[in-house]
Amino acid sequence: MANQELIKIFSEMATFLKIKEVLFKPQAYERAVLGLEALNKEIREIYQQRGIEGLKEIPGIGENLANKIQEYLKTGKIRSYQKLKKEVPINLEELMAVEGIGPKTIKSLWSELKIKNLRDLEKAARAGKIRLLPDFGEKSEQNILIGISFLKRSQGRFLLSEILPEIQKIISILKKLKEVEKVSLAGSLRRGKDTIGDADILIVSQDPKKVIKTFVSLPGVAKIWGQGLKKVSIRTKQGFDVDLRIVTRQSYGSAQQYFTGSKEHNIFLRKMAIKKGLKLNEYGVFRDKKIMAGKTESGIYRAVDLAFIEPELRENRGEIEAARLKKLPKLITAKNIFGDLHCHSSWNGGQNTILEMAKAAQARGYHYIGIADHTKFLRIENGLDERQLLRQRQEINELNKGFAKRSIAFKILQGCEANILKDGSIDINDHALKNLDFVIAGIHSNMKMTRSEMTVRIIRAMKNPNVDIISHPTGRILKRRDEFQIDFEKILRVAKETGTILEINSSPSRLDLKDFYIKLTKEAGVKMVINTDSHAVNQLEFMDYGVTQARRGWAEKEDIINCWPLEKLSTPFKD
DNA sequence: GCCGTTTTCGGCCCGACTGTTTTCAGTCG
Repeated sequence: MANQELIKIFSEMATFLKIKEVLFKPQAYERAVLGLEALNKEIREIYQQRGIEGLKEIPGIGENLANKIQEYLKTGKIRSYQKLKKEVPINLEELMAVEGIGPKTIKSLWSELKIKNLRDLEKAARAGKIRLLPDFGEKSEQNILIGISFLKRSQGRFLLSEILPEIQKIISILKKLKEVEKVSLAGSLRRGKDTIGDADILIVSQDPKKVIKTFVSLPGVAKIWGQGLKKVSIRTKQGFDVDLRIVTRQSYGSAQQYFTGSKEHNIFLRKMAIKKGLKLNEYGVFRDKKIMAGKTESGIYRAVDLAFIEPELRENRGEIEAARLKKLPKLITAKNIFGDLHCHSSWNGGQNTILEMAKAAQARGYHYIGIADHTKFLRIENGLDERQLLRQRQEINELNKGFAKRSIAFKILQGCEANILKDGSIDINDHALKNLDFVIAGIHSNMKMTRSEMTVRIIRAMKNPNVDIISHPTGRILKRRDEFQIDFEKILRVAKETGTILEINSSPSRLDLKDFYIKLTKEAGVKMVINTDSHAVNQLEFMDYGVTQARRGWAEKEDIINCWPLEKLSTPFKD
């Protein structure tokens, strides 16, 4: 998608310009990136319909950048970007990914030690060369090594959100071929994992040659790893691999089951089959040589006396036992969601007004939206103070009156995303918090604390009678930052006591709580809420990622408060 | 390079934290 590619190019150009110490232009490129991220349309479409003028209406895009976008759409390249890359031959993507490293650090590492990529960086750090540079010391060298080790752990993995939309596009093209009878996702993508190694697609077709030919000649294909009649592997221009497998109609179900995994789930399942005198493989369930099942996935599970297990549960975390006992959860679905309780507006960091956000929520069929803007500690996001919250209340009251007048069954709730300060106190006074419909509190500073300090800090926040929800409770950023150390069991005990709700943040790079913690939370009887943390109307779509994560954590609609109707919603809120 | 109820030229989100230093630069949100 051109949007994503342009976002990447402009962000890199911003960094290149910072390295070159160009003033102000970097910020302009960064603002353009914000504008592109908030776009809910294909930029190619905007350009085709309205040309340069259409591009210039995007916030942050003026004459110059509009021309660059045009150049990219026409030629696939931007000359000034190529020129920057030539002048500064550094792998920015790799180096910027290391936490704590920014443009200035990259510049001095490059000029002093000729460091161009992650490998050079690691070598220099291990050799103790970095600590000798001016403005560096042992600690910064150590932090670089820690950052690299984190990156290595997430190496080669992509966010679900980076891959899923691209694969859905491929699938919709394949589906249109008359030679294609059936298409399915498989692998970790189908299980909805937060990060994905490579994508798997299954196809039933009587004419594989034609299907394969179409697949390998898609415009997004960068490289073909291998190509047979049953399997093709390619790498996309975005850098991830896709395996396409062609299977027969008779073994479609067993292939789906086999290739969806997880490996651990399948091993357990095969052992079960053996105990029943059956053999399970990618072609079907067999008793001796007789095929017992294979066409459908549910048939496979039935053949081994199990209820159908949803792909998101197949991680060998007790789902097979639950299926045997008919005690599988009735997983939440996107349709169960009635509203989104963590949305930002143009009152602070958001791109859209409260009304625009509310209308977008209505378009999704929601009954309510919670505006939860940042509060004053976060100056960068224009965090609101007590007085501004009051003024915002007035605006929300007016908007709600407007809906009531026009008999629109929809309500805007006023919340805030307050900050849990270092000592666990909240950056807004209790009186102002009381005036809100609900209060989210989250950690946005001092993330490097010991496990016990951090636990105490969050517990103190939960004990504040005005705090209803803890946002992104573990602070992880996928592929960038580990979760902070907390005693999660202890936090669950206090959450249960205080009736505090834990957030499942749907932002694709957070997905925090993660699946494992969601399951623990459910088992502890603590309620959750699935929020998008949207900073623009198009981000309301992130809800699907949060729901998938919740499903992976065995959540049912009773566990998630924004599956509840508005009338019931005030009950979980403390004041 | 963008943008305008402070401006078509002259401004450009800012405070906390970290690690290096003895007063500050770089990074992060």
